Amino acid sequence: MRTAYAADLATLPAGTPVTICGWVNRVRQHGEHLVFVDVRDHTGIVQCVLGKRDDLRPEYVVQISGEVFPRPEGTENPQIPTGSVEVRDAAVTILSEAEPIPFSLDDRIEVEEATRLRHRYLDLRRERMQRNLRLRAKINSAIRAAMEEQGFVEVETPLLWTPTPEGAREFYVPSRTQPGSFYSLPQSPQIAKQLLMVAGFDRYYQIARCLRDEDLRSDRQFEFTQLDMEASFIGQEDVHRFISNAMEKVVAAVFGGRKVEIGKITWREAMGSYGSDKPDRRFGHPLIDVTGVLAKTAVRALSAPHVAALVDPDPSSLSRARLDQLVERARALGAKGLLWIKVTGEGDGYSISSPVAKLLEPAEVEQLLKQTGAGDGDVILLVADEWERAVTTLGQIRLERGRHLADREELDLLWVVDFPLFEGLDEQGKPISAHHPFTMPNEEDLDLLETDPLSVRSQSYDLVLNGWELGSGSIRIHRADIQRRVFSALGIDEETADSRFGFLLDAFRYGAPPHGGFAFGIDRLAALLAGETNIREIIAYPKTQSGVDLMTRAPKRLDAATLAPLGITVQPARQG
RNA sequence: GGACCUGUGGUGCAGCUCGGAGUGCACGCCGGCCUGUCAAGCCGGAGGUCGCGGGUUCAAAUCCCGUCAGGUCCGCCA
Repeated sequence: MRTAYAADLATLPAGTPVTICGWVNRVRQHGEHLVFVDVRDHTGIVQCVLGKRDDLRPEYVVQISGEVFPRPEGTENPQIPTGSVEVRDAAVTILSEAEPIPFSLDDRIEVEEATRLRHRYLDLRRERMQRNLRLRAKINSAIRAAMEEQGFVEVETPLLWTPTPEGAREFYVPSRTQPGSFYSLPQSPQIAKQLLMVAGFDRYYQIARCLRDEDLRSDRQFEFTQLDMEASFIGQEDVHRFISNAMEKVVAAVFGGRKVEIGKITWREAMGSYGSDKPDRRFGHPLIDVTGVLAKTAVRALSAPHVAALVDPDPSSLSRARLDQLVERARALGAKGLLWIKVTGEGDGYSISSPVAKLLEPAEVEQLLKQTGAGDGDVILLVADEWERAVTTLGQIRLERGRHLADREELDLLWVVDFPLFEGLDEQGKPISAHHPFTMPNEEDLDLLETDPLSVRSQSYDLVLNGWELGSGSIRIHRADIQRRVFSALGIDEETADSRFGFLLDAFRYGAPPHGGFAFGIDRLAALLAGETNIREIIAYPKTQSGVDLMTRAPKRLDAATLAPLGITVQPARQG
């Protein structure tokens, strides 16, 4: 049926007979005797020349037979890879006709996303989507190769799993054989993979679908895909090595030999320098701790436990009105406010303007300039508050002020390590797990579990790429006594722990190896490597922000007769 | 649960501030012309519930209220 793909034709000798199959991309009709038909397959577009023919329309599926020849001198098209050749004396067989399509498939024409999603099968014909999904397939393949090479074995785990009430909201699936009972779809294969370690698989991986019933965002869908891995008898460094190797293979597959280096900073450094646990370092301008400089300041707004400073990344855009907006923005982000200091001139000749200029001692200003390195034309932004609030507020402002300056080609990969084990307290005053309750505390901090839980560091780590959290992992608790102490710190009593995770705790009684692992989001990775800012662009059939599939119109109502065997009745109010 | 942006022939947009006949542009579609084009060109034509509902007004795409849909973000995402 087919002897070549469009992209192959440029390399064939003149006169080679070929048969290609694909879609009519465009028809250029020059009267009775000359018609150009551009035929598209997934490899590209090739021009076919034929005589009288007026029944070909865009998106018809055709089979074309003819001979490949270089184009006549002066008619080459340097804009397409096959622009030096054409198929002559082409005989066309229409395999399938097509109605006019609802939107242009030309990548240069922006089409509203809802329209694209309604006819996703057409949208996926576009070169951009073909490129993106094929890139994603390459990433999957590189990941598999890297994991296999490192001795990992792929094991599938259930989609119909058991509810685990900790963590993200879950999807539930009604059971027909046990009416009134429900499975849950896994937020991640976390517990299943830990059990594989107990089972002695030593090194497990899976490209796993995970499901979380949380609100959707540009970087979040209900269902997403992770490289999920776990290994026994290893430490944090080993996990980092496994993942670095995989990442190197991925980047090599996508960009050729490009070098991958993954930096490493502690959570505390990330928060202190970037006000975020997923810093985007590409445009510099870290936050600077100037608490010491202002310890005795007369400026009351600056007397706080912590003062964070930022030299604005783009000061020429800071009009007076814009500065006022920044103050408002800081308040909206939860800080009490923001102070700015504008610097003019260098050396001894500098002067400053600021709402608090008169209250600042010259020595304080000098120290501020010295520590921040600010000079002529710079604007220093200051947020004073509790440490975490000060740095996260200014960190968010840093992003908003500087993100547009980041190099889009750069890949800034970063391990963030030494996360706290708990992140704050819930309404009952109990600590909340920062990662999940099976995360191993830092050995040095074990004794703080009972006395000062919030300062316990954990053996967990995130991988960050250009300010996006790609994934996270940890060394797990494999000892029952430590697990009991962590549950106790979390306020989970033995009975509750048993009813929720009994099967895991049981398993750990029969010889659990030390183990740990990692999982990273392939959707986000693929989007970043494809240069997309939205993961829907690398997913074949994504859902809208309200969780609807515009093509199938799912989710749909089911009638009472369908639901009855499941033991489910739907409230009438919810049916309207 | 909340904030903001968007909704106008099949597609993309302008028109909306400051109300006056569905007005305009580009693409696509249909017909005609055209022997080297390539986002072909030229001529002609068809195609509209201005998201939906209500209000104000002599008069609403335009102003007001509500609502629906799509997006971005906050909350949420162990």
